[in-house]
Amino acid sequence: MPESTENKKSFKSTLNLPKTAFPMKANLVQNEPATLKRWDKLGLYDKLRAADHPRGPYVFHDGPPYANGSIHLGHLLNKVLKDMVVRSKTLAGYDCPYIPGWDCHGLPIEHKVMQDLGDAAKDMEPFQVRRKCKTYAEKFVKLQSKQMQRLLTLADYDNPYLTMDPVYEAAVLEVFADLVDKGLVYRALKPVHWSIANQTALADAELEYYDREDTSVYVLFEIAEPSNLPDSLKAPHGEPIHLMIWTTTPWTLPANMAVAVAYAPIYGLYSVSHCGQDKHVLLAVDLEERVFNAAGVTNYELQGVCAGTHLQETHLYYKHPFMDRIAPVVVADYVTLEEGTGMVHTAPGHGVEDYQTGRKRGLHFKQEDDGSQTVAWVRPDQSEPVPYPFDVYCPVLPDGTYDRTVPHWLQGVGVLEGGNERVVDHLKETGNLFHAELIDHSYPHDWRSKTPVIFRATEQWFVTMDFPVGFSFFEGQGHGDATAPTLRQMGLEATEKDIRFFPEWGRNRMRGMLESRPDWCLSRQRAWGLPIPVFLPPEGIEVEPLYTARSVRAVASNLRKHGSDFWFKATPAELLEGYDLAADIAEEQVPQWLEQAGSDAFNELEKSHDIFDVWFESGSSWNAVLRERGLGFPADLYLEGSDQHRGWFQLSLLPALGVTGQSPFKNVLTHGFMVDKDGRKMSKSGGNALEVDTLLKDFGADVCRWWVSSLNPDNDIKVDHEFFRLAGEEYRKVRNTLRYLLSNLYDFDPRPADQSGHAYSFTDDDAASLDAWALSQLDGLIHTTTRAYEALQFRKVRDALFNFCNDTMSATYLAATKDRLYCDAADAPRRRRTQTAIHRIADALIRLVAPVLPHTADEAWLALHGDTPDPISVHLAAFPQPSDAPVSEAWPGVIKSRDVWLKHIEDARQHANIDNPLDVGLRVPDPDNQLAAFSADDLADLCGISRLELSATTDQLEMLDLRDQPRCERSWKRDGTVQQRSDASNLSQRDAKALGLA
RNA sequence: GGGCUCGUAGCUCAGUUGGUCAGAGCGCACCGCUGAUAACGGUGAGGUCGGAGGUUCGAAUCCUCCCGGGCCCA
Repeated sequence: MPESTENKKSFKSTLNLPKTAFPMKANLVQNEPATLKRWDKLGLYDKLRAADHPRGPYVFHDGPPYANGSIHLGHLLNKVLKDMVVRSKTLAGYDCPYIPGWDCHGLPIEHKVMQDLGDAAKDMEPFQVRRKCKTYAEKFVKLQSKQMQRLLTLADYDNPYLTMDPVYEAAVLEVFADLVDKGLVYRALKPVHWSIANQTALADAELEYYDREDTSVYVLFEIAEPSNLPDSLKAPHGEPIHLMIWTTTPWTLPANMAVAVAYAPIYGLYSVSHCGQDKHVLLAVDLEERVFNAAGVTNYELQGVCAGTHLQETHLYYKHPFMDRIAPVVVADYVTLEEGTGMVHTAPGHGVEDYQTGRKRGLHFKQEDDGSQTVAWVRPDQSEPVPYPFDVYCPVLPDGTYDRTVPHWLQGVGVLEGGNERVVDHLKETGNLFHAELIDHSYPHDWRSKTPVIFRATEQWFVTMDFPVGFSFFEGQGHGDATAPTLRQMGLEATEKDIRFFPEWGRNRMRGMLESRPDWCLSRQRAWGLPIPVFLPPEGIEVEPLYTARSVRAVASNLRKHGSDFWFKATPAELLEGYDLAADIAEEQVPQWLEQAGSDAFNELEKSHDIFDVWFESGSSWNAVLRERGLGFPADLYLEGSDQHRGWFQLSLLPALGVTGQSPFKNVLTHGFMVDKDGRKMSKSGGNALEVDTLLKDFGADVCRWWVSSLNPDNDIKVDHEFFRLAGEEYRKVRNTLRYLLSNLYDFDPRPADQSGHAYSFTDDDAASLDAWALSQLDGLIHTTTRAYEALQFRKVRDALFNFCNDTMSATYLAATKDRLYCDAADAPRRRRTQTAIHRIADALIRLVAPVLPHTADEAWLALHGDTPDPISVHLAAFPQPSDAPVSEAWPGVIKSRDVWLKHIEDARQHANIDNPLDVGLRVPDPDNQLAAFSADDLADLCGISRLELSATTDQLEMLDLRDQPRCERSWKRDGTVQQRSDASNLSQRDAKALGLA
């Protein structure tokens, strides 16, 4: 063995080489579950609640994910962001509870349960189906809870909120009661998909689309007052003029209330020869060829044209072909020229768009003196409010037959069983049928009976956007302040003034949605949900149902005790136990008939079969969780994906404003959606979805969390397995920096000297030391990160942490100080000073990184402070304070110069063919003695070279080739003090001293 | 089709009110160290700032249009 190698070995044992039990390899997949167990055993969440919180409460409110399926990447992002908020607020000194919640009711679960039950469901009572749904929801709450905990989120998983809990349900009903009290709830007809076979409303998820053959018809509606037609149409005087509409559902014609036209396109008046008669018909010019070709009309002539909007402006009315009614032509923005005639038959009782046109234009009946009807409407140039409630006409009964409001030849006919034919035949007889043909089209069918469904207007419950809050109509009488702001106005005002949005454009989005949203339909005709606590009058009494604030609160209080299944099992009298009917009568809140019948008539009431829209339940969580549990209201922060501007945010804002006048949140933070690495939407069917479980198994939670912290969550987030691998490498860099810090503290006692420890006291004399510089950098890091945490800018936190570990520590400070840590005598003041700084840095870094890497931080905390540190977990600690150790103002200049020096050394070494930087010295010009305060050894160490000389006489950087100078066998430096020592080895002065040889 | 929004080096992102703003980190290439070693250090290459017009003495930054994504509606 060569001599030099022997020497190496012998001196290696004399060095203070780093040592630590904190492993380089994280082994997160095994170790994170152990950390979870440790936290659990410690009762960490409860300890946090019991701890001191110098800055008081910070109210964060978790939005409830749907209790269905495994968590996906969106949950990972959302929950990790939330956890970083909660942990950083906690370390910043706030009391920040995290109550996780789940949305448990609703169609997806009911749908799945019904599918699993199959035909068995037909014989089951609603509460039996509900029991199955509950079991199903519980299963997924449990599963998701476990998965979310595995992400190292620290929340009150023992006491989550579930929207199906009786207490939660009662609190939702109390919100409803308050809205009733404010006059914001009304009942009206609205078209829904209706299954004739099962006589029930269907949700979109319960529809299946099949092709079906139907008769499509071109129908002529005669203009009532041709003189009102725009002159440009050049309508012949004294002759009947017809609008031509097209529909694939002739059975809906009795409910026709208007014809909708497009705004700008050109309509033409044609004279045609049809069935041996000359006629004048109006339709869109672009569609003339297609329409006349279909009808086999070859002989037609354009007489004049006008724009769609002119037809509305001239207040055109037409005669219904078989109902005793005239109805208007209106403009609607969804009318296209892709098919039909450009004139759209509008039956608000039978179509969603038709319904909206009806609402927007305020279509309603006016009974004329002669018994005929006029469909009146609110013209754009009129300021009349839309009638309330909106009057939808729907002549179709639940069993799919026409009622008695239609002509006798249609009464009792099933709309899909003869309805179409009778209508078509009648049109033909009266000459109003221009053309009929069979078409194949995709048509919705009931998923269970496989029969075609219809749109049918049914009674639904709404929250009004446009009535003054606190103003109500009851039995024709207005009560309260008619000048109070509406819910829409309150929402817009809160959006403008009371809420901060992160990112700021959330405000625009919320504003736009509030401006345009229709009234909120609260009711669903399903089983798995919270019943709408309304009682319908006994059959035959055509009057108001019973729903007052008092009656709703009485039901709420009873459901609070028994759960919402009670609604399905109990009698109305039992449900209304405790209801003060007399008080309501005194305030004239109760329908006349009930006032006369009294409480003895309760059991004649019929319980409503409707349940609440699940959004109403989750939208009441500010009451059911924050106020119910005394957590504080309003919340400081709601944090969800940007889809929730329309969802949870808006639908929490509205009820809270209605009930309390306040927004339920002061700040709203939204994040974007996951897309694949090409920016495309993630989908299971697209095969580009990543499983959370896979990521956890491959990388561990802390790596996933590091990835989250590296994102700009405002925008779409590209995801790829590869990105997590890169995050893993960055994680290792941070971990290794921590490890190296820890490993140089193995012989360091952080207590001060007077407690027999090694801590160094910094004074002004140390201002030019490397350690003072490092501590000043740490102060900067503390400032940057705590402010970024405060502003919820986790990406900024990550950047600062990573640069500090990578650049400030690893490449600069630790590279420069390793020589003294290894080679100085263990107790040398210079080494102890550096260890003091390193200890402070390690401690601070662990605290600062804890919200992002909770497991790794806690692991390092134990490694730094021993097995029983105080506090026992870093998560019970506080963010560090700046040390404000004295530091030379010249340091930034030195660090800048260092780059220049390094570059010079690199170039010169290449030129001189020198491999090892320790074979190099540097002469630095310092004409004004700017650098005199700095130790030349510190400066040399900063460059990783053996020696640095300051020269007042040169003006150029000069690399010194030291290869011919003796090399210290212990430190490998050629620092100019190396000589043969008493043991025959070549050592520098410092190393000789460390070994007691000088 | 409408509302909101995004498009800067291979990747993730910074770029305040238009004028050293063309940057950082990762990755990559090359080199060094071998006493942080499945670690560590140094140097370097890479972009006509989605495209086209326009405003301006001057635009990644303002306006218009177009292309391509995303969320929410229709």
